[in-house]
Amino acid sequence: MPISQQHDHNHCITTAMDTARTLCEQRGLRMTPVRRRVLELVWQNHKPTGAYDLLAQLSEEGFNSAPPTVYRALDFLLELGVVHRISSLNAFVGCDHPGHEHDTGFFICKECGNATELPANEIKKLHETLVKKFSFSIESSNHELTGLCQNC
Amino acid sequence: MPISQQHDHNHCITTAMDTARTLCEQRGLRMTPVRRRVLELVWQNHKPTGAYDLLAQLSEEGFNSAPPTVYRALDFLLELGVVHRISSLNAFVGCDHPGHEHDTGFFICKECGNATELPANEIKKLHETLVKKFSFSIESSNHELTGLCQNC
DNA sequence: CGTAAAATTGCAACATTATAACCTAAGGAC
DNA sequence: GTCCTTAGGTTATAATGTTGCAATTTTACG
Repeated sequence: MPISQQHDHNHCITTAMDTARTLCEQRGLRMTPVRRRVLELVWQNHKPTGAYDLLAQLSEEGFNSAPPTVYRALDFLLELGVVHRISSLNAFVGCDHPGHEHDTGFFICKECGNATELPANEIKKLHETLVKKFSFSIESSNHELTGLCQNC
Repeated sequence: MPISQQHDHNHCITTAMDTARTLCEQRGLRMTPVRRRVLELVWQNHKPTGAYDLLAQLSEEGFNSAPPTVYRALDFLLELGVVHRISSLNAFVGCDHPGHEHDTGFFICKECGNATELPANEIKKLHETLVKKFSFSIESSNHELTGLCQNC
């Protein structure tokens, strides 16, 4: 599911926010104003965003602007599974399909910067292949591919 | 090729150093004392090591101890392909099979900390599968799996 | 050789990313 | 309401990584 140039991004946002709200309700967790706003900011687009960028935006909007604020919100959202961390970029991006598994797999276009999530079943297949060949028990995994996307 | 508990690690080191020397000769690059020592330190074991850890060790041995020293050496070794960066750990580890391709794939044991390199052909197969399904041109990739290794 | 160009290193400062510690405030259960 | 738990505010600091420039070493070449 590559990100087309003129997809309805408002739909991405509302879906993401709805899902997050539902997950919170299910687990008895609180979607507070800072958390909600950080999630919205992460979902502004499909480009991974740095914590300090988010912090600057929060600050402009009158939120508290100290690092722990945004890191705590991000930790919460990561734990909830609605955000992923791209460690090669030190940046964060919204999760397409939360609530299922927590492996991180992205294709990151070096031209437009968009990060497209890899399908969970491909990652699962890779795991199965590797487990068969090597005696490792895989607990989590993180895959970051870079190159050019369809549009670029 | 999991790392057995009593493998001949001296062999790992000498092989790595020899390979690096050869690659330098082939490409007309210089294996200077700092670079050589950083590579040896990275190869002390199979656990990814942080830049500042390396720096502290260099410092104890009388080398210059400012950050650029170690980062420059690491950049050189990364470029040469004899070291990989594990971005989820902000750490560096020696490369098993330099000179071929530069994708990074590791299995990292959360118990013993050893990082075992994934075989290049598995990564290539994953690329092929993904390219077939999605229209991305993959330029480089980075795969970091965590869990328990055979010994742990 | 001897000199000029290129590569490497030394050094100081700084930038970016992330966490610790401690306290206050808000929300929910009873 | 009171207590307890969770969340947020605040300050400081840790950990990781970079820039810019001067000094030195190495190499190339006449």
